[in-house]
Amino acid sequence: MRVLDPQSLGIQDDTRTRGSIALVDCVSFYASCERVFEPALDGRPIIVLSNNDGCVVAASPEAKQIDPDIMGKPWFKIEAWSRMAGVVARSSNYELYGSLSARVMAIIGKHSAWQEVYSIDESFIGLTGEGFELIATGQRIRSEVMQSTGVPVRVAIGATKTLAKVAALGIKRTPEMNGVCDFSAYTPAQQSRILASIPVTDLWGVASRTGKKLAALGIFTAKDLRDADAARIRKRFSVVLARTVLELRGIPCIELEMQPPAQKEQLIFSRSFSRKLTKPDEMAQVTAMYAQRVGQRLRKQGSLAGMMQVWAATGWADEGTPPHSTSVTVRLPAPTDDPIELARAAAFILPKLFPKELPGVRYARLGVVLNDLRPAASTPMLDLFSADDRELGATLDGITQKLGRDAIGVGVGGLKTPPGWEMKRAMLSKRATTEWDELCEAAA
DNA sequence: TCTGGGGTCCTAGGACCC
DNA sequence: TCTGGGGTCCTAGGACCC
Repeated sequence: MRVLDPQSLGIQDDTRTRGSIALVDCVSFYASCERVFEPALDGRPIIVLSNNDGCVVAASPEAKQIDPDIMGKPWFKIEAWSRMAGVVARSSNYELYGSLSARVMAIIGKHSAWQEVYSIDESFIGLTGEGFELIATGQRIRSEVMQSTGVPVRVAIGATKTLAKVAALGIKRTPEMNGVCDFSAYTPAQQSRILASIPVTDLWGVASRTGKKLAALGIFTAKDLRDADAARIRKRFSVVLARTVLELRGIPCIELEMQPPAQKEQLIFSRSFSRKLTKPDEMAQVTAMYAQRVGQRLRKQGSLAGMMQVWAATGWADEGTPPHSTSVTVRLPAPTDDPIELARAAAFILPKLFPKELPGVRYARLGVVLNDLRPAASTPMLDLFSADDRELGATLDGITQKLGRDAIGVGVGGLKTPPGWEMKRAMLSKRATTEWDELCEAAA
């Protein structure tokens, strides 16, 4: 995210910064998506589980009412009572969420010349107008998105992104707002009261670590932070937190990013294992498989990678032994998206990562990271020594797309997924928007 | 050959977000 | 307080250059 430096903030001559910023975010997005094609779920408590049906990553308001702390809880711990309480659980269905997100974002975008799609379920847009006009626009956006997609959204408005986020907190706390709130509509005294009621760690960009340090300085609420000395905050913390201070005062420091998220700057494929791994050959196979998967993502986005990193970590306090993690990064001989080159790099890293015979360390997770990415087209083929095998990646990707991920691969990465490794998605809904076979059937 | 100052590039790690 | 996977930005410090 590109950001303005507070020092350069003296004069606002960009008309955009004089308008308002609205944060449009979906209510319990994944849970709402599950409802879109299964109306019988309306009004019922729904939760959506992470990969491997591990823990709760989304919960409908009804589910949060039953257990306000349900987010993040491991499924195996809550399965029994969930079923008894009538909570409906679903495995995450990212194909469905991705396609619904695109529709929602397109509708939101029609209401403004400036839109930043911030995440799968959140978008910032620029709005002009004031007072009741803004509220009316917000309500119009809500009803249009609901009508064309079935997904409920909130519209939170403020002079800056940070204040729009504050308005979003207000909507969540106050049902009477009916899904729309404009922070600027309050008087200065009211604004101060509202900010004084918000713990500083509820703010966008302030988490528990920073919260503890702020508490030591006597800064506990959003109002305390707004009224703190920005220069001192910058010195003691960072430019990031100093920007938050100014944003709370209504001075925009965090730009609206209009460009659609271009290519990723970094790609990661990481997974926890279903059991702890201790043997070098197991680690070698995992590394090769993950390198292959991250390579597929690389080619899909049309990039070349300049660096590869492999890291591995134990659980946090794995049976008494302290948590341990290790990581090795190498620069690739030349930027590449070639599966053989990537497999070679992974194989090169491996002995450096585990120099000895994994002395009693029980690894729980491993990740392969590609860095220093650039568009494939911009890099001329200069490496005289590389064979003419540029088509290999495309060929492999074509085969895996038709026949499945395990159909073919390079080296040990080409082995079939061993039993017990497949991702668990026991409660998967239909991919109703992206697969012909899984279309919704409407009763006549 | 250890003595000043300044700059850039790279990497590791912290912190945060959804 | 540690529950899963995938990201971004910023800072400090080391290597290296003139």
